[in-house]
Amino acid sequence: MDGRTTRAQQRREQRRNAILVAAKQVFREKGYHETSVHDIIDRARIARGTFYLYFNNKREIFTELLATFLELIRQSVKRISLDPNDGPPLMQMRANFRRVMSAVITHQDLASITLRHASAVDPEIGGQVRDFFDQIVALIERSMRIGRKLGIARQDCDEHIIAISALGALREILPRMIDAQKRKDEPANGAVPDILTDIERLADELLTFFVRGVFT
Amino acid sequence: MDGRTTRAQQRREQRRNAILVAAKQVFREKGYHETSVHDIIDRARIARGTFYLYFNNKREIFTELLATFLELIRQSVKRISLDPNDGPPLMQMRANFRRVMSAVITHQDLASITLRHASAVDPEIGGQVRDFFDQIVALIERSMRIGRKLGIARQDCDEHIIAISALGALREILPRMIDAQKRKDEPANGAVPDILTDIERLADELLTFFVRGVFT
Amino acid sequence: MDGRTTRAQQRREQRRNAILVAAKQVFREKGYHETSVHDIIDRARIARGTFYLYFNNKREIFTELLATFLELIRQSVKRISLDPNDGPPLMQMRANFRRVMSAVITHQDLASITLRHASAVDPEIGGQVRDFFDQIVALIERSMRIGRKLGIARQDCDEHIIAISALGALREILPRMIDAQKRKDEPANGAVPDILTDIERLADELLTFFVRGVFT
Amino acid sequence: MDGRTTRAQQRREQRRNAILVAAKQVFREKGYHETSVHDIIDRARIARGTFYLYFNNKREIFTELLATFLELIRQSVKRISLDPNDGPPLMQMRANFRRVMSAVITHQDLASITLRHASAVDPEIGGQVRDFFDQIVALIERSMRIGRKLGIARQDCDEHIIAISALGALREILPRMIDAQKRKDEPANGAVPDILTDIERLADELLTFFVRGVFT
DNA sequence: CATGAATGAGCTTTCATTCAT
DNA sequence: CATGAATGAAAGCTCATTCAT
Repeated sequence: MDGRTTRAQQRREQRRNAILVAAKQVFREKGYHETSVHDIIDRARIARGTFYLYFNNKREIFTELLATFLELIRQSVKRISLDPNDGPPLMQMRANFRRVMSAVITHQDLASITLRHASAVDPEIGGQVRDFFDQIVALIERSMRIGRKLGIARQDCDEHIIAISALGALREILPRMIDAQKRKDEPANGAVPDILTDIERLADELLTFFVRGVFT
Repeated sequence: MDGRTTRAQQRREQRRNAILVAAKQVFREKGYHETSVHDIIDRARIARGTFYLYFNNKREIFTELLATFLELIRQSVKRISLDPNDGPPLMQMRANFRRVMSAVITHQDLASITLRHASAVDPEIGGQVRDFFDQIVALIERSMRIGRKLGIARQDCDEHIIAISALGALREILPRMIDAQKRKDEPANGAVPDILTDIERLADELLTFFVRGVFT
Repeated sequence: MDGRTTRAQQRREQRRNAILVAAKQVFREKGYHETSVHDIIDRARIARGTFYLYFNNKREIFTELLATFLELIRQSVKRISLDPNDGPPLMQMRANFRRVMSAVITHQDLASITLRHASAVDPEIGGQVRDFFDQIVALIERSMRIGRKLGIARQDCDEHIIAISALGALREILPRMIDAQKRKDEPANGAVPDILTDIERLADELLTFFVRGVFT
Repeated sequence: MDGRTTRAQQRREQRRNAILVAAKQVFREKGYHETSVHDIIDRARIARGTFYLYFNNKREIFTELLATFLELIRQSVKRISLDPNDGPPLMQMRANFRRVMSAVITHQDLASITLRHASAVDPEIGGQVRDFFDQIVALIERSMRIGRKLGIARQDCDEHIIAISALGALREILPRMIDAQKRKDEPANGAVPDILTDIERLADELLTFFVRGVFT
């Protein structure tokens, strides 16, 4: 009895997952508004009613995907620690870049959905996304203040603006990484600037730019 | 006869403009998909049919607003010139920042629409926006190459990544400038980090960050 | 201008009415739940959207028809007056019967909808119908009390029960009148007890039964 | 072997009954259309599929409940007999009233379903209910004719109309009896006209009204 | 030119019923 | 026998677009 129940629950979980995967793909390709429930069930090869067995509506499945990705990013970004065991702050920052980039490459669909489509689903979701990135800004700001106290960072800079800029740089790079990765996987679409598929170099480049600017 | 035609055309132009203004406001407030043609004609105080006399469809009026803003930005961004009469390259860059920021503040609705909503209208418009920003990236990249040739910029940096980052920083700051400006105009919504409403300081801050990074 | 507007409003009114007529017929034939908006627009020969231009939903058009009929009945039923100019109470009662029956025959569709289908649309509408009939019961009860005071009616009767019974008798007869009338209009469905199509006789019969019972 | 079969059949019968009981309650509370199969299986604490093991569909379980009640009423109403052993006709009539009222009070759910909801399930069931009540009308009509032959009843009355009226009175009173009974069982809902819970008085009142009318 | 009533494709969602386990 | 996941027909409703006046 327990075995049967367990197996049933597993099947349920699998089904649910299959729908999530299908939705993830379609949302990525067409965006939220151009995607209809019809598209999702078509891809998932399930009946209309089955969809509503697992999700209350289209918005809900989208927010679930969104939440999944935001959580991934949340776990990728770690506060800069002053404990010497955690290595130098700049290396910690680099590791943050690296982890975020990894997460984005590993979860391209989710990342694409979040970075490209989520803000425009509706005002509420847009607000949630904004809040999330505001938290990231606050995190970077905090690191900047620490850096300043330690005498590492310039005393005359405005941490808020720099934090925003750093986030912006990342947000601009990430979708291009996804594109580059995709074009690499399916060639024939022209040359790919290969730095965009090389997380290590990218993280270095970004860190150097962040720290030293473009000046000689 | 000619005078009559001219006057008629002026009236036509005015009407058309009034609709554009109305649409601009509504799109900014609600985004593309949450805005219905009803919202637009309501604000413009015209009849349903009149709308379609001036625009073929909802998408078209949106793309026109989008195009207007992209053109504004295009004209704000000038190529870095090596002619000594045009001043030092860094000052030219600063002037570019300044002009873009000015355009955004002067045309908050258009800017908001472009920066926040345009990418998610549909895949095609999303592509157009991407293409536009890719051109900007190419422009910055070119400046970077010049800077490198002149020995101003680091030899070891990847111009593409830096160009993307610079654009990203700007794209992240601009919408926050709009918000700050709005909150300044309608206070009572809490304190506003006033640097976000001060174009001069912002341009300086951004330029310094861009050139020297955060390091001491 | 005014003429044009007026004509337009007239057309609007006509359209609205045409839809009401169509709905009235379909509701009568199939009842509320078996009737779909599709059925109504089919009969009215209008498009789906047009329906929603005039009514917010299916329920609303039903309640409007219901309200129309309840109002008709409300106006048919007059309080028993003691003013000698208004004639003897019993004749006033007979007139009430007559007017209600007339209204039902004149508005067979509305009557059918109300008497047969309204109670079961949903709990709320069911409650409204019940309230309406409770008011009628209260009205009859009041007449009974007057009759008792005047010494016309038995002292030992329970007005409430008698009022309910009188209403019930009427509610049972009215739908059969409609059926009879219909079968009379479209013969070939067998003989029709012709008393059910003769309002005068019916009112008399009912009044006599009400007043004297069946006893010799 | 036989014992096993019998026990199995008993279990089957019990299950079936439990479902009927559950359906009876829900149908009474929500009416036919507002009740979903989900509501029924929820109350019966069985699985979806189990329901269809015992009944072919939702309509069938409703019609079974309806038929049960109609049969109860059929058995409550006995033809007026002229055999002196069966007592005077009027007393037989009174007994009929009494038995019907008893059945209604004893089977409030079934009665409620039949009297309030059955007519509006669909045209066919509506027709069945009508046919049933037409049979009752015919029965009363017959009694009236007997009464007339015996010289008990007025010669000038129309039995059909009187039969309809008598039925109507009863149909109007019965649901109010159920309400009164319910409010009595769960007080706090305001005073209850207690005659509606007293079958004896009600039967008397109705009979007196029926026989002698309201006149002094 | 301007109007706004009319259109109908297409959306989301529900729910009675089936069927593999 | 019992289960409950799966089904898909069909419902109500919206809204961008058209067109007669």
